[in-house]
Amino acid sequence: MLKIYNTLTKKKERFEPIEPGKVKIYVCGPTVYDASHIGHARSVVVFDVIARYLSATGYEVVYVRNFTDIDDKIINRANELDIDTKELSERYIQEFYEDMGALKVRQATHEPKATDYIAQIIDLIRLLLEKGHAYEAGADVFYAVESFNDYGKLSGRRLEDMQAGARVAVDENKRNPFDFVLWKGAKPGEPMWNSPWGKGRPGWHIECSAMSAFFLGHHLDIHGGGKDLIFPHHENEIAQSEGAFGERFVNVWVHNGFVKIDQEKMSKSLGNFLMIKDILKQYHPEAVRLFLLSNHYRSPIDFTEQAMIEAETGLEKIYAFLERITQSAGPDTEGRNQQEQGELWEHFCETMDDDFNTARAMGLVFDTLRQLNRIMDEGTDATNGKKRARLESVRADLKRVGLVLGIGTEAPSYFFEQKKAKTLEREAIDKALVERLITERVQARQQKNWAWADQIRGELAAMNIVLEDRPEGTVWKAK
RNA sequence: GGCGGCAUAGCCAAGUGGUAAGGCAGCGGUCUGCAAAACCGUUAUACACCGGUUCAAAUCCGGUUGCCGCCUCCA
Repeated sequence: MLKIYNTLTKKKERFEPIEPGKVKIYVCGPTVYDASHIGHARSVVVFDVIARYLSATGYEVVYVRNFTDIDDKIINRANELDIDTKELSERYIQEFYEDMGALKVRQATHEPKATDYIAQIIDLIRLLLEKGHAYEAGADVFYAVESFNDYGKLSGRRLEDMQAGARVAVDENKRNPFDFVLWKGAKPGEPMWNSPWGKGRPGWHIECSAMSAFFLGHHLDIHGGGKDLIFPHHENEIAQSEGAFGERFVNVWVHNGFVKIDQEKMSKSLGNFLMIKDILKQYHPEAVRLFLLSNHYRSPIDFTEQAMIEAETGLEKIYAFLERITQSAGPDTEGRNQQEQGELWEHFCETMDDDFNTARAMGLVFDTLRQLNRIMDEGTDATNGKKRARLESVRADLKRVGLVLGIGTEAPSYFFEQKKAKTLEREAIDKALVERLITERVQARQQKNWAWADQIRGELAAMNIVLEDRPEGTVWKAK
C-alpha cells in the first residue's frame, strides 16, 4: 500500500489513483536561461525514481515535465548575450537533455515548452476572466486572489497575514498586492504573441495550469516540484486551475528539499551554484544519483566532497559485488532475470511504499550485498545447488531495484574499464606501463622476491592504482 | 512580523509508541608472503535540553535552546 506525504494536508496519505492502474503526474521543470545545477538534478532524479517505481509496480504512468521557455529571466539573459530568447532557451534545453541524459534520467511522457501552448494559455485566461477570477488592467491581465476563497490552502498562508509584512512590489494596477499577472502587455524588444488583450506574453504561473490541463485533464494524481515552488507558484496554479475548471486540481502535492553546498544555500550572491556538467567531470553519474537518493527526498541535503567520495565508494562496492557474482553465479543473462520476484524486491517495495524512502532502500541494498558476499566467501560450493539459486534470485531482484534507482545498471566490466580509463588519463599514465609493472611483479612474487613486489605495488599505488592478488591472478583497480 | 522544517554515534543517515537499519571512518580478527577486496566482531544504556502522557517514547503533548527554509527569481 503506497503512502505519500501530501504538502496540502501535511500528512502521509494512502495513494488512490483517480483512474485505477493509472497515475497522472505533472512536475515543474526548469526555466531554461542557464545551465542546470545540482538542485535541478535532485528534483529531476527524485521524480524520475518516483515515476520509475510507479511503472515498476504496475501503474501506467503519464508523466509531464515542462520547460519554461519564456519569462523575465530568459529575456534579460538573452538581451545580455544579444541573442533572441528562442535561441537561448533552445540552447539550455539542449544542455538540460545532455545533463539529465548523463544522469540516466528517463524522458517524461510529455516535455512541453510553454511557448508551444500559447493558444491554450489564452483560452485559460479567457475562462478565468469569464468566471470573474481575473481582470484587465492596462495592457495586463491579473488574477484576483480575493476571488478565490481557498487561496493560501497549500502554503498555509492567509492573505491578511501576508499583507501585514508584504514585500511585494507595489503595482498601481493591482487590486490586491498578491494578484499576479496572467498576461503581460508587450514591451519593446520582447517576444510577443497576439491575444484578445493585445500583443503580449504569458505570466509564469499560467503555463503550468494550461499545459497540465492539456495533457492530463483537470484533475491530476500527483503534482511535484522543489519546495520553493509551494509559494507562490503552486498556490497560484491551484487558484488558476480550480478557479477556471471548478474542480479539484491535484490529489497529492509532492515537494523535494533543497541541495546545500557545504552547509550554504546555493545562491547567485554567494556564487556557489554547482552545475551538473561540472560535477560529472569529477564523479560518476550513478554516484551522483546514489548521493541524492541516500537522503529522504523531503530533507535538505548537503553536497560536500566527503559525501561524494562516500557515494563513489558505495558505488564501487556495488559494482565489485556485481563483478564477483558474475564470476560466482555465471553471467547475467536475460533468462535469469525472468525469475520470480524475491524477498529483496518485496522489502524494497515496502520501503518505497512508505513515501519513497530511498535512503532505507539503499540500506537494503548494502545489507543484501553483505549477505551474499558472505555466501560467496563460504566457498566454492556456492557455485552450485541452493546457494547458486539464491545468488541468482537475489541478483535478479538487485537488478530490478537498480533499474528503479538508476544505480548499478552498467556492466561491471564496463564500469571498471571506464574508471581505469579515467584515472589513466588524469594521471597521464600509459596502460601498457601498468600492465608491464604488474607482469614484473608477478614474476617477482613467483621468485618470492617480496621486497621487489612490494616496491612495484608501492609505485602503482602512487599512481592511484590498487592491486588485488586474487586466487585466479592479480587484477588492478583505479582510485 | 507570518508560515514551515530540522536537532539520532567521529561523520552521513533511516527509524512516528515496544526497546536504536545502512554507509563512511576507526579498532580487533579471518583470509593473504604482506597487502587489497570480502567477511566476522566491536563502536550511541542511548536519540539537543527540561517537563508531561503511557505498562512502554528517539517516536505523542507542552516548554527551552540551537540551526535552517519559504514569504522576492529560484529545483
